[in-house]
Amino acid sequence: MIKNLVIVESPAKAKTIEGFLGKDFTVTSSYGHVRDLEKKNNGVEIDNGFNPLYIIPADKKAVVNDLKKLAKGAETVWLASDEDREGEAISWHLKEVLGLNAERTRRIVFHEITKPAITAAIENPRYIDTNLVESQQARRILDRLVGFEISPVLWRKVRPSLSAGRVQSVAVRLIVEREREIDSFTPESKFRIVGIFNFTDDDGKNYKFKAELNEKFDTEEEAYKFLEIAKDSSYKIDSVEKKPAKKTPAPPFTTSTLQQEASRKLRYGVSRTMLIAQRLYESGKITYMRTDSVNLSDLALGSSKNVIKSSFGDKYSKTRKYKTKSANAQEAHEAIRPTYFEHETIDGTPEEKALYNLIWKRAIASQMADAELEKTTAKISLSNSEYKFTASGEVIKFDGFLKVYIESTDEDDNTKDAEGLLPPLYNGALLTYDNIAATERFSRPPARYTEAALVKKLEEMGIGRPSTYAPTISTIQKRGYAEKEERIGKEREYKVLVLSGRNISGEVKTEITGAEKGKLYPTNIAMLVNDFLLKYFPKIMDFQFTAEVEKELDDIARGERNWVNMLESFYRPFHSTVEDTIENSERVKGERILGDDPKTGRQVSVRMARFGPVAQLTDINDEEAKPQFASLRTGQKLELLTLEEALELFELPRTLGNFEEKPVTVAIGRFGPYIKHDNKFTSLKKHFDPYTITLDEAIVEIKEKRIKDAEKLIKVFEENPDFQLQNGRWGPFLKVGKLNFKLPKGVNATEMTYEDCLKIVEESDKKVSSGKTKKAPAKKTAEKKTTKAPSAKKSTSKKTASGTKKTTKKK
DNA sequence: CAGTGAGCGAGCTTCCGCTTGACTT
Repeated sequence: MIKNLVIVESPAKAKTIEGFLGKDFTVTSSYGHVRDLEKKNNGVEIDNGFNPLYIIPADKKAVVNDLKKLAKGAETVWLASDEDREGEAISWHLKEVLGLNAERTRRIVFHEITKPAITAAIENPRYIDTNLVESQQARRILDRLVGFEISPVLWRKVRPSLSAGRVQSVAVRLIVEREREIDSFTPESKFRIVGIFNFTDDDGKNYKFKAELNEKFDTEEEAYKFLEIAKDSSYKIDSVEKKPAKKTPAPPFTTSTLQQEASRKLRYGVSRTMLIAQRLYESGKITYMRTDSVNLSDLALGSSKNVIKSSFGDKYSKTRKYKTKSANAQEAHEAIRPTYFEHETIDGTPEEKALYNLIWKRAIASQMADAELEKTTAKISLSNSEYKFTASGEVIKFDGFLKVYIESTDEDDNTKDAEGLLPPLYNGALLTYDNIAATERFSRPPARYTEAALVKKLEEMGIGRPSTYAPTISTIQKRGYAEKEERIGKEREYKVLVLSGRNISGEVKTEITGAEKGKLYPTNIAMLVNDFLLKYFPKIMDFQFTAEVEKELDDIARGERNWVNMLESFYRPFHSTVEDTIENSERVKGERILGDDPKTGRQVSVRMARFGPVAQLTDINDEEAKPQFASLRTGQKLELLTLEEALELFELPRTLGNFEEKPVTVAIGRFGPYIKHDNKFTSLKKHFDPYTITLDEAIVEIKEKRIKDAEKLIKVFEENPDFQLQNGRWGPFLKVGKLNFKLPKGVNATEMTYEDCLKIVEESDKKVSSGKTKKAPAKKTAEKKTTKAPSAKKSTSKKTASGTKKTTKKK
């Protein structure tokens, strides 16, 4: 018989807490929420006071059954989910599902997983806060209604399977609007003047240092004119000013700042960061990783102080308490920190080590002293100009927290030079120039979002929660609204004028501009959906919408507002907008007519078709004539494509001629330009242009590919030519039709028999079918159908092996 | 994996926030 059953949300937390509590306590976990709205009828009886219809999701049934058993035999059940809206609701759902009565139930909360905090919580139990639960319920229902009423409108008016929601639609809006800012941006150039000066001190020692003019010039002529003046000028130090400055460490990590720094310093995407953090948490190395709090427990403050003092000395320690800035923070946990500050490094995979190291440094630095600097600014005057040069230098007098950690920023600032030490300049010192350069610099458009930068923006706006940042970013990519892409930049010329000695010389240099890596690009469908939603659902798309909802939810949580009332006043006008939109809005095509094809006179247009954006040639005079289509290439935008670009799309595929009595054609596919011959594909190497490659060149490529393919093939079995042993990227493997099979370790592929292969297929099939759950494959087939409707049909009827797999699993 | 771009109109898709595995390539 269990005396006390404590239920928390996470199993890792349960393990830790069990250690703090005595023998009389059994600690277990609910794995988050145990109930959710059913999907049927949106899970809400709207005309029955928004009565929610809750079910236990299939993947939670086992958990709930276990909890029921444990609870039945327990004297007292302690509901210890987080102290926020969601946590309160979890406790309430548990109470309902487990049939707990008030007498033997206690609700407790703690903000940190430390022994004193847990003991204090046990000593101060309270009741479930009904207002808070209702606030969560209102949040849940509102999100369901928004998502499940707008998404079907998109299916009808734009394309099936699309989605909309309070959080994701705003995230997409941010990406779309940023892209349009970039598209409409015209860079302006200015000439920046930087001089290298010579200074000789009293001992005759020579120094060179850099200084920048306090003026930039719009044109090359003006820059040249200035250099002419500079040539005949003498230079003198006008003033030297020294100012103390200090730098303060950043607070310890929250989910969002961890994601940002891991993105900048380690180049991890947000879901990768969270996956690694989860492993660190589960192995007890860090505190909880989904948090919006920057607070550290007293225990953490104490132990970090000890570590800092013993490693760096007393003067490096400074205890700091941080306050959360983000408006929406619920602060149910501590900041993300090492569980044991004494462990500067840990065992684990390289990425676990790297992320832990980042967390350790950031948390330690947050409890360290300010860095003290001295900034020096020297002004240099010209004898025959009003302009002045400025040189600045920075010296660290005391490094403080900089000893362990420097925060990065998103702006990769290459316009600013690293400020170092200046020579011992003094007022009135005379200088000569080594050279003075006028360099043309272009203004830059706003930067595209990285995943982490988008999370930061959403957090600032109070949209989304730590547990949903990474999933939201994945969702908008899965739905095809955004793509994380690497794009190569374009070359751009810029001018440099250099005054050296008595001579001014000019030069044209090139730089790469617009190169992007791992940034989020909106797709064409995202732009269409965004504009549609902005037009018909401006309220949902408003950046303030979530903030307003939050205010009302807070009122409900304080008992100052009725939750049904709140939903009524939101839903009624919202729902009539939905109906009105279904009734009155046009189907979204994104069609633009670009002009006429000069060769044939046919009309050139672009639009969104079923399989994506296309350009179209239409004979307007002949309705019978079939229009000709060409897909837009990656990166081309429906809303920006020009007539010339559209016409170029129709130049492919090109038929080059015949080889071995079969036509050779060139086109651009999903993986770039390719040659097609005899139903075989050969990717074009980079130095070939699909528009200019000749038949002879193509034939060479085809032959080369044949040799490579022959090397790839180890053996074809006579018994069944579908069975082939091939050399792949990861060594030999068995290919049967379209399916690939791994070979058992240590087998020599060349000696394998047909029977060996059959065995592999049979065994692997058995493994696959028995190991899988019922739901996963069903989901997979659905996905395949939507992305590739025509080919999927073909394969299900032909592929016997996979066909039987599917049917047996569905049962 | 790289042919489509539309028609007999089946049945499906979708939200946000809590939490972990169990999957494949």
